[in-house]
Amino acid sequence: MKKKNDLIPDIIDNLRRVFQVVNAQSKRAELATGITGPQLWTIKTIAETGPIRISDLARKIYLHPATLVGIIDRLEARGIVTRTRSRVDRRVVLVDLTNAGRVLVAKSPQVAQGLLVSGLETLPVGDLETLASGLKQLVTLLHAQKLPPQLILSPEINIPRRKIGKSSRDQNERKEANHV
Amino acid sequence: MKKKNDLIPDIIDNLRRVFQVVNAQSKRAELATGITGPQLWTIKTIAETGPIRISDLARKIYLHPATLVGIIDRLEARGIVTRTRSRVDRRVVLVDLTNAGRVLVAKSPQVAQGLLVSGLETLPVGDLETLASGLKQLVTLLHAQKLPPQLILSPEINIPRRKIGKSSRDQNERKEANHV
DNA sequence: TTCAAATAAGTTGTATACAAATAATCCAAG
DNA sequence: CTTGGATTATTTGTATACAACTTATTTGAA
Repeated sequence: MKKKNDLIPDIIDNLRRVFQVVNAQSKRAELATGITGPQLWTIKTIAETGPIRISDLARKIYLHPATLVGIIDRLEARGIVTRTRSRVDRRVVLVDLTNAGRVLVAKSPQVAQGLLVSGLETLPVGDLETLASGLKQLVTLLHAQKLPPQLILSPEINIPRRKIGKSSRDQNERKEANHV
Repeated sequence: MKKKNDLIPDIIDNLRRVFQVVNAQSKRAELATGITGPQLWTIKTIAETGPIRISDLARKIYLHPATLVGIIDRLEARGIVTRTRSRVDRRVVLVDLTNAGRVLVAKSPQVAQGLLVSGLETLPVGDLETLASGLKQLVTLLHAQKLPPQLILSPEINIPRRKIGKSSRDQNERKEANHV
């Protein structure tokens, strides 16, 4: 039987490969449909929940509000969603689908994941159960852990965190990035 | 027992959640370390393979050469890697680690995945085996499927794609893009 | 030999993705 | 009623990520 120290690197590497392949597939689907994966997820969620606040939507799809604003901008520019400023609380913006958006969502379910779905469909039920079970545990475990561990790599590489701030803009902002 | 049609959406949604959470975690780790996930993966791969061509490196880490150029630019600017134009074939650029880069890689293994690793470590071996097995099947299946299915969503949304490239390579060269 | 096709790296444009800061608004304490 | 803190969306800045294109170079075929 393998030990933990053998299994964990395997899991991470395979997760990374899945990320890359699924991302690649998603881009291809985008070329074919004109709709990106995040955009599709967004409009499907709006379709489920009627008019919804930006912040609630962001929470639902695990995206940063700043990211969602850009996605909504593009969907709105294409006439797929609308923004409405709430009259009850004027800080709030409600997004909803246009008719065109509803048509789009109705047509899209079978397209959502393309290669991933069609690939999964070829697997026997037993394998799917194994995968579903493993992923569920992974998600549970990821969401259970709230605080990121302190990860100090090396002081000379570390970028000093803002602090004083005050005026001054930019500086070594060190933003971040992505991926596994 | 659940049927396929119930399991597949579960798998996809959970995969998407894992993507989001791991990406977010990776961003946080960058704030703490100054090194992004893709950058770390890149320098670790360079560390394994000595001087390596941009194109070979891109293939190894499943990234588009255009993406890798940007990553190498930033690593070079920080004195972590060097670029050398090959004298045998002047089209080729070889990247390698600087001493600072080697020090960085030596210090980094335990930091690689942060939350994901520490979370996985809390799982019992049996769960890890379930997860590892499921992911392995998923990767095998994703790589087995070479050609993307034709995904046509709706003509009025479709963005006209650049004519067909006639012959030309690509095909399995195809690198690509983004998110679930 | 010559030149067109192929190859390698880099450039440009678009779309995520998120932290930090900002603007507008709401709300509660005094 | 006023003011300061909190909340909501947005803006700004950095870093992926990839398709399509461009430039420089190599190679192969006529």
